[in-house]
This record gives sequence, structure tokens and C-alpha cells, in this order.
Amino acid sequence: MSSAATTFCYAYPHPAVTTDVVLFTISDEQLQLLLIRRGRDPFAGQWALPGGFLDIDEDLDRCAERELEEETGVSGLYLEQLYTFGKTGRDPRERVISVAYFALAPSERIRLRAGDDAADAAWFPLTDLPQLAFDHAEIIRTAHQRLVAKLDYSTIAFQFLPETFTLAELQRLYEILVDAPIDKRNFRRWALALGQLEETGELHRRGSHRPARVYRLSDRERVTYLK
Amino acid sequence: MSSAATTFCYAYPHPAVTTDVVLFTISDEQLQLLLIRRGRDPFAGQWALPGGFLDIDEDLDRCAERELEEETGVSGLYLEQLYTFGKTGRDPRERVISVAYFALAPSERIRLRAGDDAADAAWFPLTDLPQLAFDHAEIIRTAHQRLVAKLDYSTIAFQFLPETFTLAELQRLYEILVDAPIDKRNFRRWALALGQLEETGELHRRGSHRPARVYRLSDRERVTYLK
DNA sequence: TCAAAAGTGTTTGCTATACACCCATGA
DNA sequence: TCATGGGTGTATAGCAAACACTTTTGA
Repeated sequence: MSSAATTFCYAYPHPAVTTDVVLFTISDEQLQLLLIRRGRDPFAGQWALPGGFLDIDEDLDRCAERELEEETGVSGLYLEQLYTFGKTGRDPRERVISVAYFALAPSERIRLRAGDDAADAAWFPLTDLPQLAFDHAEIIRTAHQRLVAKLDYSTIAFQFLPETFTLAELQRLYEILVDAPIDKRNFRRWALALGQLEETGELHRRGSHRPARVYRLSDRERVTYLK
Repeated sequence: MSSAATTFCYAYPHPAVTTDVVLFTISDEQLQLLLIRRGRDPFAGQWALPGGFLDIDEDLDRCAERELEEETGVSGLYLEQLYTFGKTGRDPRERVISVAYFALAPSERIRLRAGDDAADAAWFPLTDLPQLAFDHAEIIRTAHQRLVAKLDYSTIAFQFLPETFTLAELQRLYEILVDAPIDKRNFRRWALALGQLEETGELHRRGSHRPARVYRLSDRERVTYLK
């Protein structure tokens, strides 16, 4: 960032290290992810994952967290290391090792930051992505696979939920993620049996029909592994 | 390695990148892993995972493969990226990001290379490890967790098998890994139902009892995911 | 009173587990 | 013929999947 004339020298060549974050959310009844339009070369004007260079005295996780905060203004999102991408030639400037993370956000929590470093930031449906810079298409594929795999054996999807929600909303969330209808009675039995939902006592009145009970997660931070 | 007076300079500080490999095998009826005694500082004389610095024009996977070959003399082992460890201060010399891999070897395939770069190399039972350099104890913990998790939903354990084997040997392998006895009939039904074993036609005569049928994997490379 | 979504149990098939005896061999 | 490990089937319980009607509300 600072272009002082200082340089940093080593006895043998060092790669640069970055973190890139695949931030998923559900909005508009679709799985979407956050992309940034690049302001400068390489790939100026193209869309890319939010990310950037690791500070030399900064932990990897913290770097990913920071990138996420810079783009979204939100902290405390679910964030997990995904995979490290390091093929030679993946960045035309120099050798770059990218430690990729994936993150999940409840949709309404995020109001994208205007302006900032990145020229532009926007949500894209996973099914309709623009052309991407670097090997970011591959990183996204890997992240999506991981997300889908984890649906089966963890409660990770609950990280998409707002503070409070109804069982119908939870079910709809899962239907979007697995892209298939789910049986209502089986789903509700499963969800309640997890023992992680508690009723708020409120009722959600929406239209001319029976109101829905409102739930919250008993431990918002916790992602449990099933079976 | 070459201590020419050349230096490599950058406009901002770069961390070093290494790969470290957790190589498991089964031998002596125990899960064991390969450690190297460090020849030089830091941690000279202490045991550590095999690993080393990434060459600037070398792919990450290739780097891990190379380290493995250098230590064991064997190539073509099962090798998978595990996790990237990058806490500040994990190496006292400079900032080092380590991309850890885990690898599995059939026991008899490995004759450790004498001498070489590393002062010494040896197998240690997971249950009886020496003090370890850097954060390698944590890396090993992570690798072991991953191995155990994968037993449940993949055929990864087959990578521990020699070219040919009997069902009793396969069962014994699993019993060691899960550290519990397994029902013989259920196990054999499960193993054969996978459709990945083929009889060689040979019989294994060992002692004064009925000889065992000998099997091989129908596709040695393939690790399948169950369910 | 009607339309619309919320809420609720039971039956059925499948998969995982428990369990005990005969077989083939070498000594 | 005996000791040793190799090889085989069936019954049962627990879980996942299929399936339809009643309740509550606002208009």
C-alpha cells in the first residue's frame, strides 16, 4: 500500500501470500456470493473474490477476516479455511500462494460498503457468475463442493439464518441449498430433534393464515457435527 | 541450499512458504508416522515432520511429493493437502507459512533412506511421539483427526494395504485404526459389497489351518466416497 | 366462509448390528 | 485328531422416507 522506496530482501526467492474469501449468502431465493470488481491490473475491470495480501505480522485467519470486514463492514461471520491454491502462474505478476477461505452470511446482515478500495462489489447467483480473474472460478467450485458436503453432516447451514426465523424459513433455506423439495413433517422432526432451536415465544403473522412460531438458535456460534 | 551472494528483493515483506508432510503407515500393529531428526537450528536435534521450502517455480503438491520422495525414496503414495498453518511466530527465523499434507503408505513399501539431508529418520507410534519442533504436534493432531474422519466415509484406509492381502489382514487394519474389535461377518460383507476387491486366485498358507483367499484392489489409485 | 400457510403421527422399507458354527490345513 | 484361523447366514432393532388431514388466521 505504502510505496516507500524500502525493499525487503531474502537469500532465496519468496512467494507472495494472499487470502481470498468465498462469501456465500442466500438472497432472492438463491445461493449467492460476493464478488469485487478489480480496480487495477492484472484483470482490471474483471470480477474476483475479495482478498488481498497477508500482512507480515498478521495471522492467516485474521487476514481473511480483515478482507471480509473491509468489503462488507461486518465482522463475526462464520469463516473457515478452505484450501490453499498455489499453482505456478496463477498470478501473472509474481508467484502467489492463496489461502482460500469460505464464509457464510445471513442475507440481511450485509449491506455492501460503497466505494472503498474495490471499485465495486456485488452479489452474484452461483448459477450465473461472470468471468472471473485468476483461478477464482476453481476456488469457488471447491468452496461450493465443501458447502454441499457439509450440509450432510453438520449444522453449518444455520449460519445463513437471521437472528430469528420460522421453521418454514429454515426449510426453505435447505430446499434452496439442496435444490430439491423436502418433506415438511420429516424436516421439522429432524430440526427440532437437533436440540439447537428454542422458541422465542413470539408469533410471526404474515398474511391471512395461521401465524408461525418464531425460533432462535440456542447457541449461535456453535456448528455441530452430526452422527 | 546454494549460498551465493544473490538476494531477492520485494517492495513489501514476503513470508517463506514450506510444505510439511504427515506420513502415516501401519506397522508393528500400530499406526505410525515418519519423523526426521533435525540437523540444524532451529530445533537442532529435535524431531520434526519431513518438509521444506517451496521452490519458487514448483507447484505446492509437487513440493510435498518431492519432500516425501527425498525422505522415503518412494513415489506415488497417496497424498492430500491437509491444512495451512501460518500463525505468526511459529518459526523463530522468519514468518513461515506451512502448507501441510498428509500421506499414507503401505508399510512394507518403505525402506527409509539412510543419511541424506536429514540427520536421521524414523517411524514413531502415534501414541508415543517425542517432543516435536515448531507447531508440528498440532499439525499431527489435525492430520490424525482427518484420517479418522475419512475412515467413515471413504476407502482411504485401503491405501495402507500392500499389493495383495487377505480379508483378515484388511480387518486387522481397520481394527488398529479404530482401535476396537470388529465383527468378522459384518466386516467381510461390507468389504466385498464395495466392489473394489478382486480375488487373485491365490491362497495364502500360513500355519496349520485353512488357507486364506488373496485379494487385490481392482483400482489401486481410486479412493471412493461412500454413501 | 374461504384461502393460505402452520402444524401434527403412523406405517414401511432399508441398513446396521448382533450372534455361532463348520471348514481346511499342518503338525 | 487336534489346534488354529478361514469362511459363512439370519434375525432384530433403529433410522430414514413416504404420506394427508386439521388448525389458525385475515380478508
